[in-house]
Amino acid sequence: MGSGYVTLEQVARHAGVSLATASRVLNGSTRQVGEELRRRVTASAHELGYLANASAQTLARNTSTLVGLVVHDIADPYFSSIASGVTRSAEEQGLIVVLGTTGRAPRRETQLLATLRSHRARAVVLAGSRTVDDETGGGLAEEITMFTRQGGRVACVSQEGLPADTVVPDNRNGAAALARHLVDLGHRRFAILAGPTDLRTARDRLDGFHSALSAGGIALDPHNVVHGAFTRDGGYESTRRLLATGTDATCLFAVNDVMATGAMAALRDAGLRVPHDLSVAGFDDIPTLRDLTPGLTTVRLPLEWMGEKAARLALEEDPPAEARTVSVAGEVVVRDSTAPPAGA
Amino acid sequence: MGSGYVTLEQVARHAGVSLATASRVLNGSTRQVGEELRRRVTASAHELGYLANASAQTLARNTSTLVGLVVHDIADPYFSSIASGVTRSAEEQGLIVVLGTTGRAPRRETQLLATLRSHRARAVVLAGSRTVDDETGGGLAEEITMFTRQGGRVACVSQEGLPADTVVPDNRNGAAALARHLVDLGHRRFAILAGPTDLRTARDRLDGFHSALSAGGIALDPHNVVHGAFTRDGGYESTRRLLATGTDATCLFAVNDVMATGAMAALRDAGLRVPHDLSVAGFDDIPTLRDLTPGLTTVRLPLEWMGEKAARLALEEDPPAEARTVSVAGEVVVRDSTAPPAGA
DNA sequence: CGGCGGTTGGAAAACTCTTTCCCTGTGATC
DNA sequence: GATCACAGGGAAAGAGTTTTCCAACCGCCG
Repeated sequence: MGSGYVTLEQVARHAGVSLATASRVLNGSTRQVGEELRRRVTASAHELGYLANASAQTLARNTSTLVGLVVHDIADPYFSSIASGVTRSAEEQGLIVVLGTTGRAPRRETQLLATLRSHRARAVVLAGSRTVDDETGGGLAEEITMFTRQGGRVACVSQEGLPADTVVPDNRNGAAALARHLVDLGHRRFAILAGPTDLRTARDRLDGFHSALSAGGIALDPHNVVHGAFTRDGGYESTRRLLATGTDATCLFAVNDVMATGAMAALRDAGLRVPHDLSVAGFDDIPTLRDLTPGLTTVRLPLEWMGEKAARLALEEDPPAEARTVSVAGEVVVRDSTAPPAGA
Repeated sequence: MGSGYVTLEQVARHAGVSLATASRVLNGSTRQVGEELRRRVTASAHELGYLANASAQTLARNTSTLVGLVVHDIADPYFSSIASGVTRSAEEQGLIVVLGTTGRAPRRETQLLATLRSHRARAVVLAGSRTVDDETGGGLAEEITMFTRQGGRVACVSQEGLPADTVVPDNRNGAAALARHLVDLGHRRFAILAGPTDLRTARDRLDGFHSALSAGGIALDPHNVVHGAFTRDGGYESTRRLLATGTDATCLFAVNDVMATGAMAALRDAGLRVPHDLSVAGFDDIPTLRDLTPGLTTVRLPLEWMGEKAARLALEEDPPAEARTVSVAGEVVVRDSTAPPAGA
């Protein structure tokens, strides 16, 4: 009632038992405590309004109830969908999630992991897709190793090649399936908003799309592949640059939905109609963007599920020694932003 | 090197100094340490790969570097925008944010606050808008009091009446300004998707809109006010119910953008054109939804800024004793989803 | 009735820091 | 040269739990 804290010792004294007994009652240890004492302790704890000091527990147990979640940008609906899945898994198990944002700075990822390690976090989910250049990670792999060596677990979403469990979308095949669909529609000349050159996810989608075209005997004009930021504004900007060059493409593939959104805006601003003048397709099937008009043809990824799955992998009871990889297939979702080309 | 942890004691021994000195060097206390020793300690720490144990520090200092953030649903772009602002503020100050989601359960809010308290969190930002019925809070106000009494600070976004700093949008005036604009366009018969009946934010927006209409001598048919969930699907569903009753409205106001999104989808599915057959307006100006077509007329709220501001209030150096309230004005943003009614 | 496995309770060590208190040495002041 | 203030260093006392280890006790078996 005063302004101080109620400690376990006070509870123990109030109940007339030892510290050990009080601890055993209030934090379900393996040891049994007799009916009578158990009752007295819980009554005292309730009466005094006891709330355990989490840091003392973490210190004594050498493990906390924290789960880390590292994303590039929580305002990006791609990441907030994943975050939603991760928090669901974590909260289901009574754990609390700490959210770190990197702003796409690889060093920050390593830094956050160290912080999480210093907090004895149980696990961490790394959701930022990584750059191709492994060395820019600033010792990410090394930091992951330290983290796991100290008893923590790590799971990644959409980042291969790290010493950790991984949930990874099948970007190549998804993009390839999309390409085949678009070719079936009659398209032959494609433009691609390919995102950053060094982003693994972006590159895989480009590659998958490209090789499906090649397999169909269709060439891709290098002038029709433009790189830019992996964001809505990046898509807008890239599209403007593309249009400035006077592209002959009949279909535009943006390697993610948020870029596709920017592209549709740029096309609209340029007076072009989708899909009449140009078909547009994206990748991810971001829930928030499903209400765009025309509806965006895209490749659906179960983002929330992926976050949930990653968290589950990292929080499993007795994990196998080997790092596992869960591959997630994408499903082509056809909506109104794509149509046969005007000439067809 | 081994699999154990490097403790401060090991660093001290390695550097040939006392624990106290090592602590002072590595954690910038008020006390000075001589040049030579300081150098030796930092060198040892670096060489051994020392990483402070955060829970031990929290226990000793009785305060942590954690900042809580409580939202209803992180996948909702309204909350992820706010979250983005909060994390920015927090990370600027070297703090880490723990994210809790309530799924709109008031009790969960209280529960999360207690957890945060047990972690000695510095501050917490409560971003879920609250229900009208104060008593369903499950002791929220009480829990806030305990939290602050223990040295933590609390700030709310969009929740008035709590004993904490508050950043609150001027929902009434924003909605009123929007109403006046729509009346000026020529509308006289309105329908409103009013959200949940017990949600303060929803009610204020409804009231503001309603009173501006009254002031203009315009009545609101109760049949044209439909309540439902504060989500995209809630908006869709409410709109379907509205259409089923055969409304005579020429303009539809949804009390937030995500509901408006659902409304536009429902209208499209019903074969109605926006704004030709019916004008639609929302509230919030969610960034992700700015690319809807037709562009949604709405009231802009600086969501990221609000999150940032709330965090800043809660993290201020020496806060005044009184709880402060920062009111944020909304700005009417006119886009293509609204137009003069067909008859005009 | 002595010994024995199995419970239940408590004392105390451990966990890793921070911070108070005390001691020493130094240069300045009278 | 004695005194003083002060700066820098260390020993040790916390901070609030968990958990190990030991003692006591109970009922049973031989």
